[in-house]
Amino acid sequence: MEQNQELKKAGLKVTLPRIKILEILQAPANQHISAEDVYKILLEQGEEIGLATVYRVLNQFDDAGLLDRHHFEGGKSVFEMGQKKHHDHLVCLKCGKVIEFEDDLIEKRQIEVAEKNNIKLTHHSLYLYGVCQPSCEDR
Amino acid sequence: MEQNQELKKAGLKVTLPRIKILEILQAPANQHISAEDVYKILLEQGEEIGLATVYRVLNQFDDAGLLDRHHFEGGKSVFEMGQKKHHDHLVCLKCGKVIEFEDDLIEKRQIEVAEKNNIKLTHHSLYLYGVCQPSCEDR
DNA sequence: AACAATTTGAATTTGTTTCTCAATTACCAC
DNA sequence: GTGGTAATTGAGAAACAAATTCAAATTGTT
Repeated sequence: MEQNQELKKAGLKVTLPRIKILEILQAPANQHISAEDVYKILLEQGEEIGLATVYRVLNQFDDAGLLDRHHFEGGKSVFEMGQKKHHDHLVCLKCGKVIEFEDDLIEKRQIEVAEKNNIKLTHHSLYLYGVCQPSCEDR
Repeated sequence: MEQNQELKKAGLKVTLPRIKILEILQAPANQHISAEDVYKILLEQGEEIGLATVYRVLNQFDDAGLLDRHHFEGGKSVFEMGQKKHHDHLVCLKCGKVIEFEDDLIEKRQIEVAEKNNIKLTHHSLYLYGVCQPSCEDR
């Protein structure tokens, strides 16, 4: 059980809700998923797990550093497993597609800006919003 | 009446709530203010303007392009009169101080990233979070 | 198996923002 | 100015995401 180790390492007891939610978050199709969507998938799977538990577990995973939380424009928090290297996001406003990117130049520049203003940078949030070029453009 | 012109130009009727809210937003002390805070100031001024109206008017101003709306980490929307040139924000997580900055290099780079990913960029949000260097650091 | 501590589900609560609707008000034509 | 029409308002209710409460169930450990 791959999942059990992750949970234990995070100091969390291994329970069915946590395993199921972890599995859902790890599925490649479920990058960038909301709490509500996690809950819907659990329902589809026939699991009797309450929405409150989903929120609770996602917060615990966040506290434990297992995932990243994003606030895309227009609404709810979106979660993503945080194993990967730091990156930012491009979001299509029409189809909702999310593209990850990293740009060292932007990162470096941010640090310089913070220094110049006497702020010790802890983190940042950068979202680029637009419209998919061929697909969503004319719809 | 300076305000009246702005409202009319935006296609909005000139009403007391809108004038009062516009005045509040224009005060130098009230850069980066939340709807709730606007409402509180109105109460202090003895104006009988409902919270719903505050939210409505702020949305109308936003639609009209009179102001910018920000979503700083941890909660409510924050509004700022948008006469100025585009800029992004540094936020101190301890004292809540907000510093505006602009960086052409970052701006240019964002456009390039979007192009590379076939997205027509409409706008972006960039917030740098940290701690004020001498003042808030040790508290 | 038994125990203490943690976790859960359901319902309730919070906090922000939006909606509804009757009463009021602004603006245009006369 | 006066009147009519459409926009605007305030108050309360509703919507929505998210957090909290608490008794009952489950975990990991003796």
